[in-house]
Amino acid sequence: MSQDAQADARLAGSQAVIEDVFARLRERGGRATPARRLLLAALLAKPGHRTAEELGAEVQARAPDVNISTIYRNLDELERLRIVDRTHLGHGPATYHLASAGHGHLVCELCGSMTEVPDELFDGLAQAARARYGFAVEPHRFAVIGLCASCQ
Amino acid sequence: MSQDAQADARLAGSQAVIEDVFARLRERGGRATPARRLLLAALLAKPGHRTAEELGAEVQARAPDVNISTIYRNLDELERLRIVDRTHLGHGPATYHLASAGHGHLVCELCGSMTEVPDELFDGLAQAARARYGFAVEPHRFAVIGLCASCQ
DNA sequence: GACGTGCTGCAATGTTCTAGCAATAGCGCA
DNA sequence: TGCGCTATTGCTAGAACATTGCAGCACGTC
Repeated sequence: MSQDAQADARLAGSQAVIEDVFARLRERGGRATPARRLLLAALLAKPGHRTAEELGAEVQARAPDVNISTIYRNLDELERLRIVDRTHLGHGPATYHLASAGHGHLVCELCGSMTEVPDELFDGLAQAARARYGFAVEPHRFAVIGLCASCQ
Repeated sequence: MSQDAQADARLAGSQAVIEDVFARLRERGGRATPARRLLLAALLAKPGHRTAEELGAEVQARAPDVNISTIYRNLDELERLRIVDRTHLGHGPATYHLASAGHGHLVCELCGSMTEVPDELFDGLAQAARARYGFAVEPHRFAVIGLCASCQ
């Protein structure tokens, strides 16, 4: 598949996902608005973690008068619907990404670099937390702080 | 041992710890000030996590003119000396506690309750992170987010 | 097409933390 | 003990991130 065809396929898939999210919003009495469409498009356009500020900039590139408070409110709403995950990576602002991309985060406390790691890495911790405390770990919702290989 | 005798013993131990910290400060050209003494006393007086604001209030109960910015600066310094750990428990302000109490944190994303857990719980994660990514996990520096038994 | 209400933009506000600067006060040394 | 260097402090301003209140707009149902 060519690069263009891939991009086309992703775009088509994104449209389907956006309509699906809107269907879920309408079920709860919510509405489909241009600001929400653009925010979802920005989230779907590329993977990875972005701050509310960054997502706001991407939305504003297409619709300059969408306010940052609308971004925050809609990210809250999407988090409530479990469509996006909000993660605090140590210091600094929270980052958001699609909930579908299940993974954890290793963040170096010195250089700040972030490594995405598969969920399996947390299996032992999750089992022990459940067995001993009845606690259900959500690996994609927090950052594991420590020292990366090069900073040690 | 009576309650009073326990309190006395803890107080005496605290004094020793404070003098020890001051010795380490002086080694680096640092100084022993009343604000630092009170902050350390507050940290040692009871275990557990407190925010800079809470520690500031405890210090100000004894010395009302100690400014909150002094608290922040001294907490930074104590963190650099590895005497306290700073932990971000999900949302909200950072919390501080003595580094000696090695443990991790399970924080419920719904009710916000926090459970302290022994470091061993992180052994599997720590070993996997080291083996696969050369990453050294510091379990006491972050919060594990998830759902507590009663919120599930 | 009209109506109810969910959503938005805007501005103000809140919270947590940091920076700059002049004044103060530890601590080593004579 | 007194002196001088400079680490530390209080104060104020402000940065960074996020939330809130409100009036008006517009989505979606009837």
